[in-house]
Amino acid sequence: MQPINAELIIRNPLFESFNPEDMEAILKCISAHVKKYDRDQIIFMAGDKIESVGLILQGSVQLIKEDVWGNRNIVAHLEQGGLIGEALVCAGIIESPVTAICTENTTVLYLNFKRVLNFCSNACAFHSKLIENLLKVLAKNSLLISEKLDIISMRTTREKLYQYLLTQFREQKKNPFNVPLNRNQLADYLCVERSAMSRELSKMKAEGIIDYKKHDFTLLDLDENE
Amino acid sequence: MQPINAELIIRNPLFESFNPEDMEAILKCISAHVKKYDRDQIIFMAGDKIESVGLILQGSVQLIKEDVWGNRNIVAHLEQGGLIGEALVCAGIIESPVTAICTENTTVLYLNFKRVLNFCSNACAFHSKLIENLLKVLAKNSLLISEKLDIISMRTTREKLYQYLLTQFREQKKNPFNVPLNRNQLADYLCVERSAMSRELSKMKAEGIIDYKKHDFTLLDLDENE
DNA sequence: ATGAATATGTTGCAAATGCAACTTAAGAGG
DNA sequence: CCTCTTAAGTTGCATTTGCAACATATTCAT
Repeated sequence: MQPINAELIIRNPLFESFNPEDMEAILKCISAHVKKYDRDQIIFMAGDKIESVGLILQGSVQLIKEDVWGNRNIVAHLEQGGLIGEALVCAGIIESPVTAICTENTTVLYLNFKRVLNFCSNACAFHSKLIENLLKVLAKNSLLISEKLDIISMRTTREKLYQYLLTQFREQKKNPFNVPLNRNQLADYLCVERSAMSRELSKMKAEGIIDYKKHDFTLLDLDENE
Repeated sequence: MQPINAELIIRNPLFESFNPEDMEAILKCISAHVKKYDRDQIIFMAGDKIESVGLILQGSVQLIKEDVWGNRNIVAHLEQGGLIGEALVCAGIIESPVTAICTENTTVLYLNFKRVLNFCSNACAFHSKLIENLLKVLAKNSLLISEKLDIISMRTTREKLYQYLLTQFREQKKNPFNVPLNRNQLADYLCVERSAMSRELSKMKAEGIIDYKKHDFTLLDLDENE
């Protein structure tokens, strides 16, 4: 087993209000172990069995889905601190509906929560606290999903783009901000056609609504109250 | 306080594996109380403060959102047994991002989970079990949201319709099945224009892909393995 | 530096969609 | 039974989008 950087882990909301000195015992209790992946490597495919929750220690992972027509839908783009499969494991769903793929070299910490969830919560003093934290994480995540829902519920490509950029701006709290997806991925995330999106981006730039260069975007028409 | 039909409540996953005879104490502990609403009555508006979780005892509720352009987005259509605001309360979010409106005469049981979530879990013997159940409910719900995500991620109106109908069919497990939304609401749910949707429905009927009359829909091209 | 691979932008065209206005059907209430 | 209201379907037209093919720019390995 590789040594685990406890510093990074304890900052995760999952382990909020845990004692640093207890972490070793906790991690052992949930059979924590680290695994490294290369860029473009697939962590698991849609349909694979999911047994443990993954916590991204380093790198980034995308959850994607492809429909019968071959359209690729990027369900989520997760970065350091992000959790993989927590809803599935908690809901007791075995087969993953999504494929998880690394978009860069990535380190994942696997946590086996089955024991925490299925056996008596008092078996280990940390269990009940862990479950409470898990509850909060799940609740926040379900609100995060509805953020994506807000974006792709927009009717036009322009509205989707704008909503996406606004969300990024609000999360990063700075105006020239960074878009972690390339154009192709952004189109897949927004569920639109890449070239149509590119056309719309150009138009919005021409109209002075936004500016961008590569991955750096600027919103030019923000109210002063934003 | 109105008398509460404990039969209906105990069947909810939230109270799974609770003793019927304990229910009275539990409900008291979480200040359970019933409220009735008329058809079209608004339970709360987007921006209102949410303090407790609502369990639909009877009737149906829609969660809707309207954007700056006035487009209405039906985020969810909840029926008997559905929960309102559970993710918000668990995540500690106060202001609701959605408006909740009754689509028929509706009875809601309000549960004050703040005590369960914020104070010591051992204060009441039921707390930890309740939190565990809550965990499962949240996890399942977050998977339900991604079901809607699957639907509106489809690129065309036809694909969205088909995906929606397939989902309904799978849930109801019968082939002429019932669509709980009227055409206007369905269009809002799918985030498309009503008349365009109507046009597409007609085409799909003409092509022998589906059949429908009012709220009864039939999928005509199912594989035998569905 | 060079060439290949990949990412991004552009554009014509056909198809899909939104919008508006209208027709038809269904349901509610007297 | 009739009338009013609401829901659903239809259609022409302008706009948007997807698709395909291509042009340009960037990145990366050698």
